[in-house]
Amino acid sequence: MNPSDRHERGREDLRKEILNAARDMFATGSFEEFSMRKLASKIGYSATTIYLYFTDRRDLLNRVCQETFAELNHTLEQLLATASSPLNCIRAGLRAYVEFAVAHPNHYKVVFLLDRPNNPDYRLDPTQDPGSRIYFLLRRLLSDGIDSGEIRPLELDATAQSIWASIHGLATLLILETEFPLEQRDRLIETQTDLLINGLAAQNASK
Amino acid sequence: MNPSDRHERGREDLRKEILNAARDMFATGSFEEFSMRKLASKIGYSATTIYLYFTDRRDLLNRVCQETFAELNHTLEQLLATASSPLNCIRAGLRAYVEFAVAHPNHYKVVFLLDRPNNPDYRLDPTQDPGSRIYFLLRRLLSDGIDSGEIRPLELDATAQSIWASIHGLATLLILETEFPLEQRDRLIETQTDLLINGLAAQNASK
Amino acid sequence: MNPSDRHERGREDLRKEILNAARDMFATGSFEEFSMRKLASKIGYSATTIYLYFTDRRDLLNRVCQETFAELNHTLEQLLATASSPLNCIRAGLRAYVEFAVAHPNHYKVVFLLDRPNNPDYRLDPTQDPGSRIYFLLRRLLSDGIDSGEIRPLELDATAQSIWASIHGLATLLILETEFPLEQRDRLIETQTDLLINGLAAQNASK
Amino acid sequence: MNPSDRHERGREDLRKEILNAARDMFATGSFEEFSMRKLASKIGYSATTIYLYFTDRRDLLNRVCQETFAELNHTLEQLLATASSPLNCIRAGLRAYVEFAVAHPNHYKVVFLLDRPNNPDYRLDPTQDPGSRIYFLLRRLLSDGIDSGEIRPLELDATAQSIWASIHGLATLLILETEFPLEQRDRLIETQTDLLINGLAAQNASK
DNA sequence: TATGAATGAGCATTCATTCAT
DNA sequence: TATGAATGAATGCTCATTCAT
Repeated sequence: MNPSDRHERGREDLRKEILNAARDMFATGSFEEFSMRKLASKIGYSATTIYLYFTDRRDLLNRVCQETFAELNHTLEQLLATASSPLNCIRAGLRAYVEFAVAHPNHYKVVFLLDRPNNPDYRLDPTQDPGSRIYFLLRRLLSDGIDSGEIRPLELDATAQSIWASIHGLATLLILETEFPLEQRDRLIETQTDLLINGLAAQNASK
Repeated sequence: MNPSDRHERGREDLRKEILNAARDMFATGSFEEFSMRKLASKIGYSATTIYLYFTDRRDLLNRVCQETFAELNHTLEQLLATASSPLNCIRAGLRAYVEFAVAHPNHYKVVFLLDRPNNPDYRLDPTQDPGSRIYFLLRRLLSDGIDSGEIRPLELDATAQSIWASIHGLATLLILETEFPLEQRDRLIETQTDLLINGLAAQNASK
Repeated sequence: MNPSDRHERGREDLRKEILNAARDMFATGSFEEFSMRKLASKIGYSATTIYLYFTDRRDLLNRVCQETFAELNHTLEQLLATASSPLNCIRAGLRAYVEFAVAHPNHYKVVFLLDRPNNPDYRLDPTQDPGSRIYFLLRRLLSDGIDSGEIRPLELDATAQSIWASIHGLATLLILETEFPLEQRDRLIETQTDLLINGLAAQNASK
Repeated sequence: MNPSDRHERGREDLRKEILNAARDMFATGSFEEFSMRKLASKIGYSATTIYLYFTDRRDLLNRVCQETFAELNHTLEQLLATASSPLNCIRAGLRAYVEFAVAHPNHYKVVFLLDRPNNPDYRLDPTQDPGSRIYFLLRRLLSDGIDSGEIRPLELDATAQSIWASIHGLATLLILETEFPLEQRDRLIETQTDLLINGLAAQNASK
């Protein structure tokens, strides 16, 4: 009953705990199910306590997204470093992307499946937006691939978005769809990247 | 003023009226704006009456979605009947699917993006499940296409799922993401289907 | 526990009960202490129930005032009928006014002691405002009295307001001040009206 | 940053600082806007600290009022000292009283209009009670005036209370009633005091 | 068949206050 | 002396739902 007995942690720890719990709530329930009260009771504190760490619901939500974005961005940056050829880099990147999503489903859901447009609570620094980041990354790789002849000449913007949309669909499905008899995840990822790469690839002549 | 005067219809009629009104609310407003009370007042009946026809809110929502997705299924069936080639049929089907999702974003959300895994009680009739339907449809078309040589030999299950995942990703993005400077929807759909079709297509010989 | 067992009353009855309870709450506590929840629990109903009878807090508050105003106005109308001379009428009116206030302290407090200006919830039809009513009544009586020579020539507006203010002060004190050793109420009313009448009266005789 | 660095003052000093800040908040904002937290942050101390100097919110409010009303008492004492005649002194005192009320509406409300009867625990020190003070003051002046022949023979207690009631009514009205087209405040005060003084005055001359 | 009456749980947020340190 | 951490209770209001009729 005594709070200091229950939680002998530093201020930053509790802040983190709140953020994590909030993201989990988001990801496991739907957006509408999130509430300050449920969050509070989930971490075993009173609702009031949350307001000691975040100014209000909107602030908390923003922090959750920011944190999540940062982590996702970090992963995306690393993709770029490991490139051999543009097409190989895309292939590797798509796989890494899905694997991140599957490994961090709650992060992914918060960022991409949360009805952000309708909720003005979610308005973040656009330079942080992972949607934009991966889009520009893909766009650059496509451009390189077209230049090198690996990739057939395609409209950059729409194609980059299409690729992203496709891989996002796979990520979403692997995260949300637990009942439908999905193929082994790995095999599905393989098939999907093959399909996309093949769709991009220049028709190889005499072959 | 007398309800029996107002509505001298059979049981099935009122049920339909409720469903139609609910679909309207769903189609016009946002998902969050839907409420049993508003629905009731919209059709001029008491809130209680709705519970005579549907066990609860979720049940009603499911019926609404089922009804609406039946339209999609119907459209897809027709495509199948009128298709010239498997590949063309797939192309037309993908477009129809995305257009359906964009036209009925609330339905699409309820079926694919809202707490599916958590509430197994509230699953749609599996034979009606739009995910399953399009999967089996795709699978058949792929099989046909491979047989006819239009499509390169691919593993049927994983490929059908990949295609679906891709198009689902596009649908999701078009529904949720309103801020990112998306290409014109049409053009994006075009690009996406091209990409996928191209990925499926047999490498064309001597070309 | 069963609502229909607890309260077998008609719809209008409960409405009245709510109004009465609300006025009592207002009058006994301060304005800030009023709450929909407290009101609800006071009458033994859930908070939600109140919203079946009034659209919201503001509506309820307005009805309380309206009702109270009406009763006070009714009393004031009657004063006018019983006049002999303007000065006598004023005297009788002042007494009637205080007596109404003392007899209906809660009504009086709601109307005059409730911080209305700061609360936009209290904005009523001005023709109903008893402050205006008694003011115009007084003004007319003063005018008559000055014409007849009973009352010394005084500025009508300011004097009417002064009289009202004075008697309002007495009413307020008799209602609120229960500890201070107040003279017998009757005697105080007598003194007060004497004082005011004397202040109004023309300096008599040869002067 | 270190509190002891910030405020190296004695206990009495901080107490004063709190009172001053509270009086400021009270004087500038509305009564409803006052809160312990806001007060604390205004003076740069934690909310907890206030409770080292005042038992609770009501205690603090009482002290603020007491302090402020002491000003009124002081003003009234001075009038008494410099008065030319009892009647003049009463006139000046009435004006001073109303002007004080209008200048400190929140204080006046707390002392005279807020749940006095219900909370006997929270009464002001009776020897400080402004109601009592002005009553006894008035009583003495009346007595003097009657002795000197300026004021007609009147029952002291009831008359003192009547005068007070009248002026209290004006004060209350000026504080609460902001909508009704009140005469210019000054003029109304003038009229009111005239009326009362006239009511007190001995019937003059040959009569 | 349909309803009117009613409810409990829920929402974000603010408040005065307490307690161990 | 002063604080940081925490809380319980409260606010107006809406929701899905129930129940007796």
